Amino acid sequence: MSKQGYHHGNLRMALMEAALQLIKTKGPTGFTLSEAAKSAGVTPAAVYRHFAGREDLIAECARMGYVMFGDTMERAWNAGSPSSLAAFGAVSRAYLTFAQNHPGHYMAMFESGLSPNRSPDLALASERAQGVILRATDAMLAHLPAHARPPSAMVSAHVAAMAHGVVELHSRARPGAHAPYDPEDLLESGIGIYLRGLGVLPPDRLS
Amino acid sequence: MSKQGYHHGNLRMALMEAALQLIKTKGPTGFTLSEAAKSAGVTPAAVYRHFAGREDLIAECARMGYVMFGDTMERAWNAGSPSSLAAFGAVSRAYLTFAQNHPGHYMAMFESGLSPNRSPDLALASERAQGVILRATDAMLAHLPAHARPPSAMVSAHVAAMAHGVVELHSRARPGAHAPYDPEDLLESGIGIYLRGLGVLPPDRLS
DNA sequence: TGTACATCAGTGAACGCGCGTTCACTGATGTAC
DNA sequence: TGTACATCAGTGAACGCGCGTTCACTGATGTAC
Repeated sequence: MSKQGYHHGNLRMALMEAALQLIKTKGPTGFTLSEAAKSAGVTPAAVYRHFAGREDLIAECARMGYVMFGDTMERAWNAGSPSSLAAFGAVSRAYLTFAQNHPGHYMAMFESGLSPNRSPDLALASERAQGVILRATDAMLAHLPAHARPPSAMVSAHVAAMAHGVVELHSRARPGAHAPYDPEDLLESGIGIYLRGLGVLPPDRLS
Repeated sequence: MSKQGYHHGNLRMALMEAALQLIKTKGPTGFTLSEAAKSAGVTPAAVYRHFAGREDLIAECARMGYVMFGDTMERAWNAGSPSSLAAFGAVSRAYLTFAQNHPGHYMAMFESGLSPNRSPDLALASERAQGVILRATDAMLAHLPAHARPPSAMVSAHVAAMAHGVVELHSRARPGAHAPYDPEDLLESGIGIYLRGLGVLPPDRLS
């Protein structure tokens, strides 16, 4: 990848990829703009042609992440087929898979400390991703009789919290951390028990 | 607090308090050793009398945090009285309360990116805190018939994941983030539904 | 196809700054008598 | 109570370094003719 190859547009992506790699290995605040530039084979000054600064670079990674995250879960949801329950399970699995496949994006989104309201674009992408989970939850809950149906937003928040918790506590390469649980199994069983509590799954069957 | 006041021991704590404040406002990797020193009213060089470096300072904050965290939950557990179920609920509430009352410690523990296995002391404190949750879970599950009783470690991991997720997604001051849910209510209702799924709470009652 | 030119992405030198870390030192504290 | 002394916590100057940001520049790219 020669330097002149960056002419006309591809440096932007190259810088984001460099940043994502650095976020993954050193954390969202653990690297400098100069490091990202060097890692992309370019002078620090070149970064300013594409981003306002280090934070802006990370925010763009986060925005891109939210878009991909939303897409991934939307695809998993698959318009609620074959059943809203099965589709909901697919969404929750897609959540974890995304965090594992795109740790740089995930960390930029949830561990960088920057607010989704930083820019309208970022807020929009974030809300859209949240919206996918919310819709999947809503469709699943529609089966319940109205008097036993908790607010979708609350259930959606519960599920996102458990998924996020599993990612943070059991899906990171932290050497020798906590319990030796497989994150997929942990999330699947946790959501299963929770859904039984909602009355969406029969109480007798152990997942 | 005059400079000579630090002679003989209190600088160590003053530096940790400065670090905790900086972690709270700028994140575990968002400040420098010099900043912490200055914030404690002392020369950067003085830090080396008490800590090996910046990471060591943060690790000590984390260790102290785990000890306090364990103590807090142990107290909430209160040897399982008045009932193991009520005590379990108290532990889960104590989890969230701790994260809110001691954000610097909590972030040093869970968001600094350093492994609990960094030092034996840190690992011990971490395991002990985990142990409190595990024991509370175990006691609560003892009521269930053996054939319907999932492993305590798994349930404990589910509960910790949801608690951690609620802290990260709903208990931070991120301006205008996600849903307008009260973190306490969210965790209480989430755990409630989960416990109903376990069969520990009756299925008919909505918490 | 070839040439002349406009564009603008990336360069590289420069700047002032704060960083982590070292070191010989100093002066407040605690203690022996 | 007072004095002489040992200890050692914190100082401040020094170092080399990489940072973010600016700026005039250059040379590859794309296009008009």
